[in-house]
Amino acid sequence: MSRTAAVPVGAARQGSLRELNLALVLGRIADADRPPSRADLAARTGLTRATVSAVVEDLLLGRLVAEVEPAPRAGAGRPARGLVLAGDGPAGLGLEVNVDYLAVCVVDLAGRVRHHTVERADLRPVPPAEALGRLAALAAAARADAADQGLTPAGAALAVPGLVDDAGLVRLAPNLGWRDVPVPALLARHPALTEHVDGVPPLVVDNEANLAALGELHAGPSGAASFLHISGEVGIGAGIVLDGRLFRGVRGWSGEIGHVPVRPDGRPCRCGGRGCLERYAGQEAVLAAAGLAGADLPADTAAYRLAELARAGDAATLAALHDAGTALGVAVAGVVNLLDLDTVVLGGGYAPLEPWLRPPVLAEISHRVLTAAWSPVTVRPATLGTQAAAVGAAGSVVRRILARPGGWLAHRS
Amino acid sequence: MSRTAAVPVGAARQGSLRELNLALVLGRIADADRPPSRADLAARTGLTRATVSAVVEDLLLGRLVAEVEPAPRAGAGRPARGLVLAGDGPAGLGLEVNVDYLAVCVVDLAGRVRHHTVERADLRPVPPAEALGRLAALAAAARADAADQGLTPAGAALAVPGLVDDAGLVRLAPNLGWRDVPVPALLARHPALTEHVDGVPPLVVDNEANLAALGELHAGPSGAASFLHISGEVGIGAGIVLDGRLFRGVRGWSGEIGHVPVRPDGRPCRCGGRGCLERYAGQEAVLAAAGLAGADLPADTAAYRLAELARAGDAATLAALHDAGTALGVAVAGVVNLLDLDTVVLGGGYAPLEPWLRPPVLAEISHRVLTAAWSPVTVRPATLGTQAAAVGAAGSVVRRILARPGGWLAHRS
DNA sequence: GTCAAATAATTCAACCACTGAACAAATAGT
DNA sequence: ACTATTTGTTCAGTGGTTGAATTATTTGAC
Repeated sequence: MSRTAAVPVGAARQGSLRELNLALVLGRIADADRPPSRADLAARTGLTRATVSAVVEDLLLGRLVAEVEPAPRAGAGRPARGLVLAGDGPAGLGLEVNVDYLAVCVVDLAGRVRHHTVERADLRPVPPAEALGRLAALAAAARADAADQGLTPAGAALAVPGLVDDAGLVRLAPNLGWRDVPVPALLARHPALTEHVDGVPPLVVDNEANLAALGELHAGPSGAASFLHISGEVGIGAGIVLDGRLFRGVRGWSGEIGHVPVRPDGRPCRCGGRGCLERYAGQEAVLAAAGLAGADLPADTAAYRLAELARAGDAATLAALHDAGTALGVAVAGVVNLLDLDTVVLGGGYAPLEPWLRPPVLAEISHRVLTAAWSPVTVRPATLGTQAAAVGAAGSVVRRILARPGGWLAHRS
Repeated sequence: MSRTAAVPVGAARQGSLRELNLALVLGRIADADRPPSRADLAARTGLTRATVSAVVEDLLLGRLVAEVEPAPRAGAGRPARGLVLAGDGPAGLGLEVNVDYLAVCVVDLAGRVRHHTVERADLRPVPPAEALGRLAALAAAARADAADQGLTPAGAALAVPGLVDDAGLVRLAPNLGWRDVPVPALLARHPALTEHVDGVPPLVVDNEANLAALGELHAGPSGAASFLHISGEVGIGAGIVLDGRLFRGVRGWSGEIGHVPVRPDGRPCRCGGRGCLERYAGQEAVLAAAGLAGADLPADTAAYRLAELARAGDAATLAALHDAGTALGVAVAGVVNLLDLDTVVLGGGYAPLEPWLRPPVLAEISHRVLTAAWSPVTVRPATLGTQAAAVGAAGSVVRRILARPGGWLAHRS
């Protein structure tokens, strides 16, 4: 988990200045919609052209950026040399363990997915050590593929559908049946996940919903940098992104929206409370209400089955989705009132169901959110599919390098 | 509203280095439990003693810190000269308009309240311009008093029980009867609130609950730097403090916990929704349930009256408080599940009622919060009294100077 | 009473990184 | 070919940190 602020609150030594400016320039290159020239960067950052040149020199040497052919420009003057994020520099390795699949992917600095593997398997009966072993094998293959493409894997992040510790201990992953699983220790034997690069931890473990939100952050339309991302799976998790940064809570356990009460005296929940959202908008509840209780569908196809039925006009399914959307809307309205967010993303299993969920969610928001009159809340489906968490995990590694390029550069000198 | 991050994401020029270290050293002086020496600061910040000396020199010249007699120390060696925040430097002016009082206070760099005035008056029938005029008169007196004590008022913050714009426009303050009141424009004629100091805006307007949370942040026990502060007044507002920083939401309208649904099909609320927390734990609801519906008590004495009755064992009051606490607990459980906070502070009118509210709130939390088993949630009363918002407002000005001393120093050179 | 040990704070040359201005490079238009 | 224009680099100047040496001020031992 990223405990580091954008700027460490330590001593500002001389080198900090360069480190700050490396991150600044690199960030502008990443954000730009077309390859900027050094002069563009100088104008946009406020640095002098001389400084930008020196900084870019470092970035080029460290293979973080590359020069491209200048975009033909009207008017006189020496043609600019465009700068882009390197396609052959460091890359992030993203891993995911979920109820019925393992996934691994590699994302480069520019956010492109350069490798992607999914292995379907019911992992509930598999012991954690074995599941992680299989994952490590996939990771080794992914590293090799990345290396073939000229990329240097610089760190990995693992998404787990459960509560994760600072140290990577999985305290509880109910749907997977895991409890107190020391993931880093179990993966320590696998070299694919322990190679260390300065400035980037070899492996971080985090909640699936958190990483899916991060995936959405840099896959989704840029601009909306504050949103609530809801992953509707067997359980319901949420990732909260504020100003382009994931909010993790005091211990990293934020986002348990599935247990927000929506009917305080309602159905009992396995968490011990009553009337939790999960009991009204979780997969089991929706399937039961739609009359598919015994179907025992794999978790990630259930949503598509529901969407099919809804498209066909099945009354029970439509009613079930309406009720789930209303429950979701009640919880979301509370969140929006509390946090003042302007965008809600329906992700995971909710994404294909968005056409039927959005109207009741919006209805609840518009009734219940005090400030909805001044500025409306957008509800939209996630742009990434089921692999949002793995891609988000890989992206989190990449983001870390972009945010603090100093470590990577020091490592390569 | 503080839009600026701790470190602006602009170009890191040469001067930025000094600015960063000024803030770093000043922060350590502020946090220390006893006056640190330059050598202590060097050890704690990682800077060299030479740099610390130079930085401290600047701070002394700018009247931000002062030297004090060394604390007698065992062992040999030249005695250290202790450094403390100056008691005669800049100060923050805190203002509050509420339903039945106006308040003004002055807080110095060390957080001490150096001036404090409250003017009781029912402000609902008073036009905003007149209310603000009276406030400005109090502010002028406070400035004069501060100047007599050697302080330089360096900026002001105003707390309002309502939704405030980035520009200081009060969009809606329902209990005060304000709507679209352009506070800065109305106060522009009053010199006490428009004198400008570099790096500190002359007047910021913010929500009362937000500023009360900030007040609690630096009055409360240090260490708990992430908490939810709930101001139970006529309405119910919350301030969310994360890692020592107030979280304001996308538009600065976070904290509307009063309209979080706790009984989705319950009592209609004036916000247009149903079953909002305010209808179950707001002052009116509690007074009605306790049988004091018509009493028409001033808002800030209602809580004390209820506490009296509860202490005397009045059955209706005890039941009313239990029910309010349960509703509050439902809402708070949702918030804690979502944000993973470990501390909840009962402030405003809830503070004196804490003995009766805490048990039901804790009961709901322990039932409903998934992670409560691993790490308990603390529920405690606010340490600041009814003046939390005014003190917090003044404190926010001071914090801004401490966080970016560069502006103040430039202004004084 | 004097001297050694210890700790605090300052001084100073060296160095790092940014600035501003001058200059070299490369193109379009006339 | 020549000028205008824009890009990118070079270089002396400067602000700020570093590290080591120096000065300052105390305690404790002989």
